Amino acid sequence: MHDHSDGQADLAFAPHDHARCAGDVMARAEAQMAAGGHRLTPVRRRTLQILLEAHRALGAYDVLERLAAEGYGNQPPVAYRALEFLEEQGLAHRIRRLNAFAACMHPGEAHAPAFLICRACHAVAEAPGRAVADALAKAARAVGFSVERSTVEAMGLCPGCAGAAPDADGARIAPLRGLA
Amino acid sequence: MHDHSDGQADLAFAPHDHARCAGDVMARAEAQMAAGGHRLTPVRRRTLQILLEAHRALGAYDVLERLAAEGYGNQPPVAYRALEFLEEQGLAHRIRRLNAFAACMHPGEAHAPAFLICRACHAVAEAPGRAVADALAKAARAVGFSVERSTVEAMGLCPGCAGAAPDADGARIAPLRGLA
DNA sequence: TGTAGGATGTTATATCATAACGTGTCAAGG
DNA sequence: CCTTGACACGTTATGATATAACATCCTACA
Repeated sequence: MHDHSDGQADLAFAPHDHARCAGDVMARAEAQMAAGGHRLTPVRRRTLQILLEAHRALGAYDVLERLAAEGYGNQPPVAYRALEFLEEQGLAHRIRRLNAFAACMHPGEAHAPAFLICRACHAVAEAPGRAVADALAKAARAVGFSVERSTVEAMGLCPGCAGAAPDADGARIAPLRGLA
Repeated sequence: MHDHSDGQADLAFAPHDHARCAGDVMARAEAQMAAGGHRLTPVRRRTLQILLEAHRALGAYDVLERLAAEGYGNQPPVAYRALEFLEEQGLAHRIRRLNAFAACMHPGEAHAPAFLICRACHAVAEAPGRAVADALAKAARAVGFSVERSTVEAMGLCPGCAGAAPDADGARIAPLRGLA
């Protein structure tokens, strides 16, 4: 359980050019750091790259394992600190349902993302969540609550798995890919 | 940290009659069990009561402690199983941000609740989340994803704390209560 | 009464996360 | 230069959350 290493769960349901999107994100991250007076240190940079390369949600210990294999520290705080930093900077997101982290695919653009998690193939997609965030803010305002940060995560079936697996729970090992 | 036992965090920001709302919920829970062919066994019933009495989010180990003190099993699975059952039946909700559980205040009514969590006093309120769920479903549908369950949680300041604590992070020990 | 399913209880362990402290690095100010 | 302060990194140790696996018991019902 809590298996973050099975399957090739993609961050987007549609196929696309990994190298390019990762490159874009890294470039924006570098720029954002320079602008904000923060430091994208080796560990932090590598952590972000790891998330981008995996291109799916990774547990902190998965990240740690990769960092350790490359000579960085091999104790949990190393990974947690880097991930926490990236999250604060809006360069990564925490997927609470999975106890995992994923690179943000749209850094810089202010956004309150909604995550779509496929229960069959474990893919995680970052959906535009502004409408959701707006609705949430409105509902909160109605009771006098002011929202600062929000977590929106949906469990369900991605387009690829919906066709083949109407099962009760994640029996598929499954392809993925299929949405246009 | 992970402190679920400090403060008097209420499930609703407005004051109300605990005993009555808890009674209502228990009654509806009983009815729902009878109707659905499920069993509200002693452990399950007591677990629900514990959540209702606490009237705030409790960690599984908090629940376990109370169960154990009353002669039920004192090992984690006892609490987790009861909580899992209650959640499946829509009688309780899991608050992922807090690694905690709270009794559902509106069992029976189909609802995809949104939770409002005050970072100052740790109160948790269950807000009507249909609009939010609708927006989420729509955003998901746009990419071919079908939502089965969703988690919507907002971090922020409740009305009571908003007035007194514009601080960066939960410095307050604070009253609560205040919204009309 | 016997048996099948499900609920409970237990042991043991897995998994996720952070507190606390020491060391190194680097840049600003003396 | 060289000190000092901030911050990142690394480590040890522990805490907190959660589940696997199996034994026991109860209950409904054939």
